This record gives sequence, structure tokens and C-alpha cells, in this order.
Amino acid sequence: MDSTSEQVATRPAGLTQSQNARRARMLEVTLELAVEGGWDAVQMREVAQRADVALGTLYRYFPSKEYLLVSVMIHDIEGLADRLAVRPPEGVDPVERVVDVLRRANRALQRDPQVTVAMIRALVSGNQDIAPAVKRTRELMRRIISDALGVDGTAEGEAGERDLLAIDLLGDIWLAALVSWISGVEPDTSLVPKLESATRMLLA
Amino acid sequence: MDSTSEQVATRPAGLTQSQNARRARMLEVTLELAVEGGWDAVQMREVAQRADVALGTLYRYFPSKEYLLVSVMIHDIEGLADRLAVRPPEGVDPVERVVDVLRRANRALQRDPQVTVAMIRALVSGNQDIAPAVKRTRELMRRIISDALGVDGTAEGEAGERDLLAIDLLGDIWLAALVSWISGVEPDTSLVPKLESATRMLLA
DNA sequence: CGCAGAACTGGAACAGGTTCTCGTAAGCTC
DNA sequence: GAGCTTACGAGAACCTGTTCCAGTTCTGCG
Repeated sequence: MDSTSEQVATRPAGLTQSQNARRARMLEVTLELAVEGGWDAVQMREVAQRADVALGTLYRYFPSKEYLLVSVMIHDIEGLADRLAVRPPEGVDPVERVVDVLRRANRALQRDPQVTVAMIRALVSGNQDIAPAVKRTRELMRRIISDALGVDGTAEGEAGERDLLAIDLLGDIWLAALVSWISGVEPDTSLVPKLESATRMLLA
Repeated sequence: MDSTSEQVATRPAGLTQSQNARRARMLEVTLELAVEGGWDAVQMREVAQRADVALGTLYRYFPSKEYLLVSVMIHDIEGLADRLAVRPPEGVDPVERVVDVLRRANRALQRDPQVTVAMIRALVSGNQDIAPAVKRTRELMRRIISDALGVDGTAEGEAGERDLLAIDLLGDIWLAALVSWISGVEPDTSLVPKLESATRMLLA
């Protein structure tokens, strides 16, 4: 076996594989801890210990607790987006499809409230160094909505412009509703209904 | 009695009065520190020291750093609401008035970016024990908008219902835009334009 | 007065995120 | 293989929000 060619073929990363494994382990453990006890239970020392890495290594991969949690969130939402792509939202009416997809997304988010709270908290922490990750998250939220609406490449002109704004605003409302929820200002039950009426109003 | 005026400026005034003074001092110093260096500069020990109170006392009045900053925010927004009430927004068109008021509110918020960032950060921190304060803030934001719209006691029926939802959503969008801003996802310049188009879309 | 209890002070102590140091192992280049 | 560079491990150290404690002052009341 010419192992050299394999390594070169893949990448100059003889350890990239073990690094990927390390990274995956850290994310996995983070989720695990978040499931067990939410934001407070995700403690950097504990994450490092359970993932079998040194604290310094954890910080090399994820420069802050917020970054770590947002990374988990991105991984999560990507999975969600994939599932939604596989089984596209039901309904002939675009508005109904959006409502449906938001309902499903929120059901997924609320399956494990503590985890979602921790992730949202990290997302809106205002931590500057996670700006790219935050941007990515917002994009994913937008894409989930726009896919459901069905605003693909079809030239739309003026109407497309308006739809884009509506999608953007829906993403904002979604985020604000999540923030209200994690702040204890509104119960989780008010989230979906609000998003539904918002969708109808914006896309009418 | 002359009492040769002690160097201690604090006078043995009445109870509630001295407590009010203490509280005001703490809030004042908090704002001062936030102006100087934003979130990071607002350090509990420093606040206590500058306000001439013990750390424990600071915590008796404000059970957390977030609570402290949100308290400053409420004080701030109340002032803003008062100023807006004195000089009502211009324009005959309700939509124009809302746009105008949002513009002015944001100008006030962005006069001292560091302070606003610190306050918003506290607002969306997800800290459970500030839920009432957060609720208050959201209410104030809503009221600012609805006052500008002019949806007072006049019976409106169906239309009123719709307006209330629109106001609520505008508040959400406002908050989400602020969050995007403090996260470094969007520049401060995109805030007002977005709110303007959102207003027009929701109140059209 | 005189006292019980609440409020305040000064400061130590605790907790968890973040940084730093140092020694070691693993690659990469020559 | 020898040396240089980078990654990693182990753990101490640091910083700041938060709690706790012993002692003191203030306030209202009998």
C-alpha cells in the first residue's frame, strides 16, 4: 500500500483526520452537556475533559463558549435544512408552505428547550468574534423560509424584491420571538402562532 | 450647628431619600462607565466604588449586571418616550410618523454606540431574573410606535387588530435589527432603512 | 432612651470563562 | 535522522461576576 499517495491525495493533513475527530468530539460533548443542563452545564473545563482534549486545545478550535455553542447551532440547523429539503413542506399555497416549515422548525427547536436556549443565548450574545457564525445562522434561517416560499431563480422583478424583504423580516421576527422566549417574556406556545400570523401578513 | 462640615458629602438625610440617591448614583455611574468603555468597562466592583457603595449594596439593588444595565436602558427609553411625547412626530401620514419616530429613536440610540450595545446585550442576555424589566422595555418600544401611529382609544374593530399585530412585529424587527447590529452582522447604517421599509410594508 | 431588625460596609471567598507557561509529541524540511 | 515548527496536554494563573460573612450604622418602635 502506498500510503503516501493517499495522504497527499486527500490533503497535507496527516492529522487533519484526527483533528476532525477532535473537533467532532468537542461539538458532540457540548451538545450532550447542553442537553443535560443547558447553558450553565456547558462548562469549558468539562467539555475539554469529556472530549479528551486539553482546555487550551478547546480554545484553539473554538475561541469562546459562545463560538462553541453557535457552532453546534450551525451544525444543527444544517441538519434541519437538509431534512426539510428531503421532505419538502406540504401545501400548494406558498404561504401555507412557509407556515408549515416554520412549524416544523420550531418543533425541532423546542424538542430540547435547554439546548435551544443555550444556542440562542450564544447567538445574540453580541460577542464580536462570532460575527461570521452569526451571519451564517441568519442566512440559514432565511434560506429555510425562502425555500419553502419557492423563490428560486425564476425572474420576478418587483415582486421578487418585495418577497426578499418579507423573508428577511420573517427571519427577524423569528429571532425576536426566540429571544422573547428565552428571556421568559413569552411562553413557548406563543411562538408558532405569532409566526403564522406574521407570515400571513407579510406574504399576503 | 455648624458641625465644621465633614469631608463626607453624604448628609444624614431621610431613609427613602438617601436610598433614592444611592440608586440614582449607581445608575448614573453605570451609564458613565458604559460611555467610557461599553460592556466591558461596566464592572461591578468599579460601579460600586465610584458610586460610593459596597459591592453587596449594589447587588441588593440590582441582582445582576444585566439587571443593572437594563435598568439604565429603561430609564433611557422613558426619557426618549417623554421627548417624543413633547415633540410629536411630524407628518400627516401615520406611516410617515412612525418612520419619523423610529428614525429619531435610533438617532438617540446610536449617539453613543457603546452604551446601546451594552444595554441591548443585557436585554437579550436570556437572564431569567430580568424578565419583568425586559417585558417593560418591549412595551415601551411598542408604545413609542403605536403612539406615532395614533392608535389610541378610537374604536377600530378589525383594522385595530391588524394594527396591533403590525406594531408588535415592528417591535420585533426593531429588536432583531439591533441584535444584528451589536453582533457585527450588519452596519449601523442599515438599521434605519430596514425599519423604514418594514414599516411601509406592514402598515400599507 | 434602648433595642430589634434591616441596611450598609469592607473584604474575603467562590465560580467559571479565558489566558499563559512549560514540557512533550508529531510533522515537515533538508 | 536532526532540527525547526506547530499542535497538544496538563495545569496554574488571572479576571470578573456573584456570594458570603463579620462588624457597624441606621431606623422605627416600645
